Amino acid sequence: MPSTRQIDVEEQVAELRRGAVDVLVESELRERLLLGRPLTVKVGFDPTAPDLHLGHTVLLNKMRQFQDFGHIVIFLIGDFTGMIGDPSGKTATRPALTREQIQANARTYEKQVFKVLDPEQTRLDFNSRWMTELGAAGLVQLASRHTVARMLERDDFRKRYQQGQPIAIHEFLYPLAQGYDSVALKADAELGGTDQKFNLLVGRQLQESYGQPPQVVLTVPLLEGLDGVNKMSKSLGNAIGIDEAPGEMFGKLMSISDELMWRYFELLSFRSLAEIRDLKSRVAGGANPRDIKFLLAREIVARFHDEAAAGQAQEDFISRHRHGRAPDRMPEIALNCPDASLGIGYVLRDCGLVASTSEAIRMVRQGAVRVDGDRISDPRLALEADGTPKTVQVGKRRFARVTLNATGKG
RNA sequence: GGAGGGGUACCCAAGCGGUCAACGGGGGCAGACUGUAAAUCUGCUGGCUAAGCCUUCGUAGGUUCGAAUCCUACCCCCUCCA
Repeated sequence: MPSTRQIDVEEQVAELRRGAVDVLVESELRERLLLGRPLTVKVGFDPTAPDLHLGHTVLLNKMRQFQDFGHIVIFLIGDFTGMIGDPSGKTATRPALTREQIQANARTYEKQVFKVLDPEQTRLDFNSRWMTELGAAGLVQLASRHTVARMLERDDFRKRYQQGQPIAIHEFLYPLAQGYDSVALKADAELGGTDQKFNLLVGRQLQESYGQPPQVVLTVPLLEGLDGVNKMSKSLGNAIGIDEAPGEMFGKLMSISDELMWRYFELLSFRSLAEIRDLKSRVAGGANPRDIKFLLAREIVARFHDEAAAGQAQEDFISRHRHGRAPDRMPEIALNCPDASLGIGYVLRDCGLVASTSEAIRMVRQGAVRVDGDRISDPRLALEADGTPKTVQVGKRRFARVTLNATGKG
């Protein structure tokens, strides 16, 4: 008869496997779980970019899952490895951040990350703690435990080597240092994106070399951005930041394609796979995909804000789009103008709806500008400074409520 | 140490004395269409109280009536040989 603990373990394995790309090695994961103690789960983060978006939360969700099963997650800030920069072929060593900068970034992480993680079961750590102690001699020691041939197994190293592209020596230190982190922490498992697979495996190898049982490696997929093609990334402009306003977040989620919606359900939603299957069959049966997308957007916004904000965001969205109306809440702006009226170009620019008067004029010419719901076509139009609020709109999304006050000339 | 290639707008990439605010592509924005989308088609994509003017082609000078295009110096990136 299986003990209750064994049943427990099977459940855990099934849940932890969900959404993962690789679990190396699953049988080892099972064995560790059978030990019945909380596992030490290590996840590394870059010290320079504490600006998280939904793509990062795929990993955070997985971390949270471990926590829900009672395991300890080490949120490791790679302040030492950050100096190297994960090799991409174009990296040079990066200047070390100051202690203050690192602390500030760590605080930003904490603020964002605990929307998903359980602070009680999260340990924040920095790998400079042991890496600086290692010293030059220790580094040589460390480097002696790995071979060039194995380094060249890494995809980008191999390609660059074959193509005669330069590979700087220090780039080899990144996987080594990251792997040594696992040794220092005696990690039971390390999680990361699929792009981290090689580095995570180096950790296994190094741990064995240092006489430790090798960590279980679990990788999660990289989330596609709003374009559905590239990975989500702030610099590509296809990301949803986790501290974005509810309305922004909701709107962006609603703008993804129907196909991408299912990917987001899979990786971001906490709904069960069975529920998601059911939603799919409803769409196949003729349900409006938009309504299903509402469920997704609502769940995500509620996670990073709250249920009320999510509901409000949805209502705003519906009233704005379905009824073609302006949202209930929009920026209220008062402008002072010396004359009795102000040209539309200046109004748009001063409201921040466009970046320049030139752009404002372009927008008007393209028929993108409405004042109190009426489309205007003359870039020379001036609005009366009559002290009454007017709703100004550029395109479908940019709104402002503007009041023009004539200040006179004294 | 030697040889060569290159730095152009958000990105890639043409241009190589005027017709260049700078071809083309990507991205972005807008319009049409829609389900809010996606796909598609079309347009826009330096700034300016604008039929004109002002700043942009690594940086600083120079030649010229006129330069992104020619010259000089400097900075930076890349490749090959050693």
